[in-house]
Amino acid sequence: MRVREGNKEADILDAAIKVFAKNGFHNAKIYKIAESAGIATGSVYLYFKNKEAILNKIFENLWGQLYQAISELKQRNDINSIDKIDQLINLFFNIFYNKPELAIVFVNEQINVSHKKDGLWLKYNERFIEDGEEILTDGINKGVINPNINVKAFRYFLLGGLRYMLDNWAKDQKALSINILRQNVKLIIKNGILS
Amino acid sequence: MRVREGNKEADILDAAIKVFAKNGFHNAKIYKIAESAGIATGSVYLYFKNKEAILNKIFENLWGQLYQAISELKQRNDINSIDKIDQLINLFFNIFYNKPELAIVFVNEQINVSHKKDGLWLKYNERFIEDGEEILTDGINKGVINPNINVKAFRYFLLGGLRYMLDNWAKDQKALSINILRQNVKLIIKNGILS
Amino acid sequence: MRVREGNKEADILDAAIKVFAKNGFHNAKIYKIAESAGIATGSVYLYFKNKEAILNKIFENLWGQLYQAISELKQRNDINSIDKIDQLINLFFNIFYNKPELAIVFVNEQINVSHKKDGLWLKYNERFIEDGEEILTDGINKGVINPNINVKAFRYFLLGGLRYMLDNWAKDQKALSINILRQNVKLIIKNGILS
Amino acid sequence: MRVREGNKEADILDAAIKVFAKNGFHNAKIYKIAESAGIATGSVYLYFKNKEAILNKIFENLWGQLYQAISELKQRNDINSIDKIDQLINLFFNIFYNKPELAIVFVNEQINVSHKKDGLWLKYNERFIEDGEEILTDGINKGVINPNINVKAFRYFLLGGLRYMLDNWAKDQKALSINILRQNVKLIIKNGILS
DNA sequence: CATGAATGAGCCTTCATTCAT
DNA sequence: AATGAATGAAGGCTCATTCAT
Repeated sequence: MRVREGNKEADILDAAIKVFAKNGFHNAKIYKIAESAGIATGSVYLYFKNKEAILNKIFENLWGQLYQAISELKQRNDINSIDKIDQLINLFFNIFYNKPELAIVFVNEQINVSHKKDGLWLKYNERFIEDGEEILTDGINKGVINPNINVKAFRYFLLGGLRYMLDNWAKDQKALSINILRQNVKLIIKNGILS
Repeated sequence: MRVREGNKEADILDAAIKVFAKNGFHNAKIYKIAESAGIATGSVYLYFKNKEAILNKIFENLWGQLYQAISELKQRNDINSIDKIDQLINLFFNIFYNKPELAIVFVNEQINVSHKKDGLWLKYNERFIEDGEEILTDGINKGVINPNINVKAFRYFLLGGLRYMLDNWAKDQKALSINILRQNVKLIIKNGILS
Repeated sequence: MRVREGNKEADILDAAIKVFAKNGFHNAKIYKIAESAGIATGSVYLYFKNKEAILNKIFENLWGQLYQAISELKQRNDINSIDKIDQLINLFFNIFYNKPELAIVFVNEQINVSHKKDGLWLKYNERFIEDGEEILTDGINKGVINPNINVKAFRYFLLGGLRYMLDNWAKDQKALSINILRQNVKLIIKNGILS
Repeated sequence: MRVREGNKEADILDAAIKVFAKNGFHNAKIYKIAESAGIATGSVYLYFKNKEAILNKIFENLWGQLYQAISELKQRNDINSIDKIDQLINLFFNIFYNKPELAIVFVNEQINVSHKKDGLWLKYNERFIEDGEEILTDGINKGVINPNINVKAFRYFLLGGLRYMLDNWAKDQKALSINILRQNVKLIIKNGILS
C-alpha cells in the first residue's frame, strides 16, 4: 500500500486556509485547495467528507485551542480578573500572530460554518463563551470590574473589536503592527479613551 | 435605469436586503429577490447590472448615509470630541434600529462588495474614515482624548465592536436590547471596564 | 417572455426514451438527452427535477395507459374472461407496436424507477395488477379458466413472457414479426404446446 | 490469475453476486465487493480485469452450466420432447433454488454483460439456444408438439416467463413458493389455461 | 500476491444572466 | 419596460482503476 508521507489532512487544512482567505469560502475551488496541498482533487475527499467539513475542521481546531486556553486561564489563582482579560486579549493576538490567513478565515468564514449540533466547534465555542463570561462575572463580584458592564454586551464588543482588528491587520500587515493593536485594545478596554 | 412609480429599484434593494440577510450573498438567488420584490426575474437586470451591483448599491446607500452624518457631526461646534464620538455611536445604532436585516448585511457582506475603484461606496467609506479620524485627532489635540490612543487602532476596535454587536442583536433581537448595547459601548469606550 | 414552441416536456421524454433505450439509464447522459431534444442541457431541469424524474414520468405515462386500458377491459360485459386476456395481450403489443425504444425502456429500466411511495406509476401499476388478477379470478369462478392456475404465478409468467418478447423484438425487429409473437403468446397461453 | 487456497476468485464472484443483486451493477461499488469477499479493493483487480469482467464471469459460469445441462438433456433417448421441456424448466428452477441473489443478477444484469465476441458466455448462450430449439423442433417433427408453435417465439416466451418468475420469487421468497411457480409454468406451457 | 491510499476523468446539477416576445 | 423560459459555464463530488510499498 501507499504510505502517506507527511500529514495530508494538515496539508489540506493549510491549503484550505490559504484559499479560503484569498477567495472566500464560496469562491474557493476544491481543485485549488488540492493543488495547493500538492495532491489530486479526489484525494481531498479521503480526508474530508466535503468542502464544508474542511471549514468545520478549521474552526474546530481554532475554537478547541481557544477553549483550552481560556479554560486554563479561568482556573488560575495567581492573577486577578483584569489580568485574565489581559491574557485573553493576548490569546487572540498570539494565535494569529504568524497566521494572518487563518485570521481572515476566522473572522470572515464563521458565518459559513455549519451550525448543526454535530459540530464540535460549536461546543468549544459555547464553553469558551461560558468561561469568558465567568471570568468577567468573577471580576465584577470581586469588585475589580465595573458592575455596570453587561457581560454579554462586553463579550460582543470585545470579540467584535478583536476580530475586526485582526482582519484588517491580516489584510495589510504593514499598515499597523499587531502589537500596537494589542496595546490599544488593552488600553481602551481598561481605561477608556478619556484623557 | 429609470425609476417608475412604486420605485422598483428600491423594492429590489429591500428585497435583496432580506434575502441577503437570510441566506448570505452567495446563497441568495436572484429569482428569490425578484419574487420578494414582486417582479419577474429578468426585470432585476433592468435596474442592476448584476447581482454584485445590488450589493454595491446597498453599501453605497449605507456609507453615503454614514458619511453624510459624520460629515455634519464633524463640523459641529456646539459639542466636544467626546460627545461627537458619542453621537457617532448613536449614528450606527440609529441607522439599524429598525433594520436588523440591513445590519446583518452590513456586517457580513462587506467582504463581498467589489473593491474596484468604480464603487461609490468606497469613496464614501474613505471619507467617513477620514472624518472619523479627524474627530478623534481633534479630540487628542484638544486634550480631551487620551493621546496614547492610536487613531487607526481605535477605529478598527470601535467599528469592529459595533459591527459584531449589531450582528448579534439583529440575529436575536430578544436576547439583548439595542439600548443596553449602546450604553455599554459608550461606557467601555469612555471609561474602560475598571471599577 | 419566450414562448414555448411545441411541447418541450414531450420532446425531452421522447429524447430520453431514445437515449435510455440505446445506452441504458446509467449510461445515459443528460446532455445527450438535451441534444436529442434540441434544447440546452440546463433546460431539462426546467421540466424535470432530475434524471430519475424523467424515467419516472415515462413509467407513469406507460402504467397510466396500461391501467386505463385494463380498467375499461375489466368492466366489459360483452366478452368473456378468455377474450379479456386476449385483449390484454393485444394491449401490450399495441402500445409498443410503433415504439420499439419505449419497449426496451419498459423492459429494462423498470428496475431503475424509484419505488418511493410518491411515484404515481406505482399506484397505476398496483391497480393494473389488481384488475388483471380480477379478470383471471373471474374467469376461474365462471369456469372458463382452469382453476388449477395460480393467479400470481400466471401473472408473473405472462408478463415476463410478454416483456422478454417485446425486448427481443425491439432490439431486432426484422428477426421476427410482432404479430407472430402475438399469435404465439395467445396460442400457448390458451392451449399449451401439446399437439 | 492464479487461484490460491480459499479460492479468492470464487469469493469475489460470490460477493459480487450479493452486491449486484442488492444494488444493481451500476450502483455496486468495487470496494463493497472486496469488503464482502474479505479482501482489499485493489486485490479484486488481481483476479478480474475490471468490474465488467466480474459480471461476465458470473454469466459465463451460469450459461456454461445451462448449456452443459441442456446438451445432456438433448441427447437423452429415454424421454420424449415434452419431458425434455419439462426437465428444461426444472433446470432453471433447480439452478436458482438456493440462490435467489444469483437469480436476480441473472434476470436484471444480462443487459450489462458485454456482448463483445470475446465473451465465452455468449457462445454458451448461443449453443444453449440451438439445443433448446432443436429439442422443440424435434418435438414438432415427432408430432408431440403443436406445429403451429413458432420456435423462436416459444423460446422468448418461456425464457421471459421463467426469468420474471424467478426475479419476483427471489425478491420476495415468502410470497410464493418456487414449486408453485414451477408447477404453473408446466401446466400453462403444456395445456394452456383453458379449463 | 496483497494492500489501500491516491488518482483524475467524468457528469449531474445549479443558477446568474440573456433574450425573444 | 417587463417577462420568464432558455441558456450553458462551471464545479463539487464519485468511484473505477492504478501503483508504490
